[in-house]
Amino acid sequence: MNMSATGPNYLNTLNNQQKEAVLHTDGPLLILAGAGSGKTKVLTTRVTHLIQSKKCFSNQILCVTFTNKAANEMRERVQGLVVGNTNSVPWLGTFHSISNKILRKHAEAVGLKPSFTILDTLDQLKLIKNILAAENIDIKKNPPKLIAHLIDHWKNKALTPSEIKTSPSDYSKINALKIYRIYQERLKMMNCVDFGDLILHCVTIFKNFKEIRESFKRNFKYILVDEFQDTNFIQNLWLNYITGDTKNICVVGDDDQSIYSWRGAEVKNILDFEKNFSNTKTIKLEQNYRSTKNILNTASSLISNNDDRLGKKIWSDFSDGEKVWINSYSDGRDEASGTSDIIEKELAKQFSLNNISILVRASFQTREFEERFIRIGLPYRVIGGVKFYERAEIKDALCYLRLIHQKNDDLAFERIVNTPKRSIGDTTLKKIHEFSRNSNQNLFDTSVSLLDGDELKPKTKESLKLLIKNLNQWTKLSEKLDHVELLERVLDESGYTKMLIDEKSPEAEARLENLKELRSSMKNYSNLIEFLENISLQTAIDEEWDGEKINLMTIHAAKGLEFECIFLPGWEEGMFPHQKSIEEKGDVAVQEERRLAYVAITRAKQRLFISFANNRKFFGNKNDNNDWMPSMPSRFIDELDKKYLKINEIAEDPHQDFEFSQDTGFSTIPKSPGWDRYTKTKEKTKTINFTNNLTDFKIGQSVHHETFGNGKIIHIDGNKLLINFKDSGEKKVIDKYLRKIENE
DNA sequence: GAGATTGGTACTTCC
DNA sequence: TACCAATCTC
Ligand SMILES: Nc1ncnc2c1ncn2[C@@H]1O[C@H](COP(=O)(O)OP(=O)(O)OP(=O)(O)O)[C@@H](O)[C@H]1O
Repeated sequence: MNMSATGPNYLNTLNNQQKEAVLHTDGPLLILAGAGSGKTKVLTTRVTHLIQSKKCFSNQILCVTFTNKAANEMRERVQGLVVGNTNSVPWLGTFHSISNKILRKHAEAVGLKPSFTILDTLDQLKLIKNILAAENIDIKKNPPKLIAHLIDHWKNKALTPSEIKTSPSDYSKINALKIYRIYQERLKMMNCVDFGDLILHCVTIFKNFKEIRESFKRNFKYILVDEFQDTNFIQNLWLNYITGDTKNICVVGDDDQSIYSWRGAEVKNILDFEKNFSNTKTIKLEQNYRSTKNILNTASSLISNNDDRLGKKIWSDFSDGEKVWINSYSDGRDEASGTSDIIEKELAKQFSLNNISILVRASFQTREFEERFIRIGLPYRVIGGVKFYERAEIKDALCYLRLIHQKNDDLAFERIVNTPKRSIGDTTLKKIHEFSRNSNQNLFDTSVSLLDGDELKPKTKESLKLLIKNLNQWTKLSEKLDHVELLERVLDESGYTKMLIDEKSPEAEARLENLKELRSSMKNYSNLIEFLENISLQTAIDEEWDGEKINLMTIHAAKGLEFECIFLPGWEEGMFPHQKSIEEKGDVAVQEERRLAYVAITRAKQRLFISFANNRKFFGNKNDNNDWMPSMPSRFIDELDKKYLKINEIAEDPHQDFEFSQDTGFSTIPKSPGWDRYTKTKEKTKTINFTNNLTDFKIGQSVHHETFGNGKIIHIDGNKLLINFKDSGEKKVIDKYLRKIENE
C-alpha cells in the first residue's frame, strides 16, 4: 500500500473533517453536510478504506445508495480495489435492489418462489382494476390510482392488511383496505411482488425468522447509507433489523435536500438517528467544493426561506464566477431555442456537451428541448425518465417473456392474449377470468382446460390453442436459446412483428426501433432469468456516457450529480412549485419544492441559467390555437438574492426560425429587457385573465396586439389570423399574441 | 362478439 | 402525444 506521512494515498485529497469521517470506522456515525461538501466522496473513500485497511471483507459491507445510477458510479470508483473480483462490493445498491437479492434467497419464508416477478406501477394499477371489477366495486368512486397510493403508503409504514385500523366512517379507506387484502393474495398466487413488497417482505422475514436476521447481522460488519434524509419508515426499520451489535453504521444526509416526502421519506430520521443509536458521533462538513460563490450564494438565499432547517453553514473557497443568469422568454419554444443558442454560442467552446445539463421539474418538459435539438442537430441524451419500459410495445414484449418464464403471471397473460389480435375479445377474457376464479387456477391453466369444453366458440378456441402451443414451445426453447434470440423468435412467431410492419405507420416504425433497443439492452444480462429478475428495478435504459451529448433529466434524477453548466427552465408558478403539490399539501409542499429548487441549483459548478416563459402551451402542440396559458415567473425567482443574478433580456430573436417570421413582422416584436417584461407580466396576467379564452376568434372580432395596436380580424387560417390594424395595415399574426377587445 | 374508431383525459417527482 | 374507455360498425 502506498503510504505517506499523513496516511494512505486515498486520504490525501480530503480535508480534516472528511478524513475524520472516513477514519471513524467503528460505532454509529452521522455525517451532516450541505450540498457539494463531499458526502458521497467521503462514503466512497470510506468503502475504499474499509477494504484497504482490511477492516473487513468487501462482501461484509452493506452500502445503500438512493439510485441505481449512484450505485453504479460508486461501484465503478471502488472497482479494482478488490483484485480479481468484478463484483467487488456485492451488497452495494438501492434498498430495493438489495432487498430483491435478499428476497430471492429467502422467498419461501414469505410463501413465494425465488423466481417471483416484480410488478411495475402499471401492472399494479391493472391488478387493482381487475380486483375492483371482480368485486363489483365502483371504479369511479374508488379510483385505482388512489388505492395504489394508499397501498404504497401503508407499505412504506410497514403495515400489512391485518395491522391497519380503519374507522367505520372512512368508507373509501375501508374499501381500499379490502382491495389491499385481496391484492396481496393475488400477488402471492401469481408469484409476484410490487416495489413496496420487496422491502416489506424483507422486514417480515427479519421479524419472524431470527436465524436469517442474525446471519445478515453477523455478515454486515459495516453499514453505510447515502441520502439518509430521504429514507422512510420501513427502510429505517429494515436497517435497524440488520445493524449488528457493534453498531457500525454510518449515514450521510442533508436536510435541505430532502425531496422524496411523497414516497414517505421523513427528515426526522436524521434527528432520530442520534436517539436511536447512543454514542453517535456527528460530523459536519461545511466546505463546498463544487460551485462558484455566486451559485452557492444564490442557492443559500433561496433555501433560507424555509423553516425548520437544521441550519448548516456552507462556504466556498472558490471565486465568484459568473453571475447566475435569469432569462425570460415569450414561450416554451423560445426558451428551447434561446437555450440552444446559449449552448452553441456561449458554452460549446469552453465546455464539453457532456458537462451541460438541462434539469426539469417534470419529465415531459424535456420534449420541447428534444425537438429543438433534433432540429438543429445538437446531440443529446435523456437520462432516467421511466418512459421506456412503460411503452406499450416494450411491456408487450416483456409480458411475453414473463409468461414464458412463469405461467401463473395472469397480468402478463391478460396483456398479450389478444395482442396481436387473435379474436379473443372482452367476452372471452371475462369467461376465462370467471372460470379461473371458480377453479382457483391461473388464467393460462384455465385456458388449457377450456380448450376441452364447449364454452368457447370454435374459432376462439382454435387461436387460443395455437397461442398455448406456442407459449409451451417457447418455454422449452428458453432452456437452450439465449434470451435475445428467444425474444426475436417470440415476436416473429406470435405475429407481433408482422402486426407492426403491416401497420406501415411512422409510429409502428418507432415501436420496431424501440424493440430493437430493448434487445440490445437485454444483452447486458447473461440469461432470461437474470434479465427478468432485475429489469423492473432498472428504470431506464442505461444511457451510454460516451459521445458528446447534452444531458436532459428531471431534477429528481439529477440528485447527487454535478455538471459544469446547468439550465433550469420552466420556473413558473404552477409548474415549479407544481400546482398539484401545492393543492395537496400547501406550504409544506412549497417548502419541499423549494428544496428541490435548491438541489437543482447546487448541481452547477460554473454556470447556471434559470429561465421562465410568459406563455405556456399545454397538452402537445397539434392544435396551435388551443391550450395557451399566460404564466407567471416562479416565486422562487423572487426569493433569489439579486446580488448574484444577471437578469437578461430575451436572449435571442425569439422567432428566428418561426414559419411566419418573414412576412408577419414578428421580428419586430419589441425585445423589452427581461426584467421589464417580468415585472410587466405580473400586471399583464391580470389583464389577460379576463379573456383567457384565446381560442374562439371570429372574423370581425376587434383585437389588440402589443406592437401593432388595435385592429379587426379579416381572415382566419387555423391559428394564423389576418388582421387589419388601424395604424399598421394588414398583418398576419398568430392568435396567441392577440387579445380580444370590445368591438367598436 | 370482435374490432375499429372516436373521444376524453392525463403531466409531477422514482424504486 | 398517447393511452384507455366508451361507442359505433360489421
Ligand atoms: N476535499 C476535497 N477537495 C477537493 N474537492 C473535493 C473535496 N471533497 C469533495 N470534493 C469535490 O466536490 C464535489 C462534490 O462532492 P460530492 O458529490 O461528494 O458532494 P455531496 O456532498 O455528495 O454533494 P450533494 O449532496 O450535493 O450531492 C465533487 O466534485 C468532489 O470531487
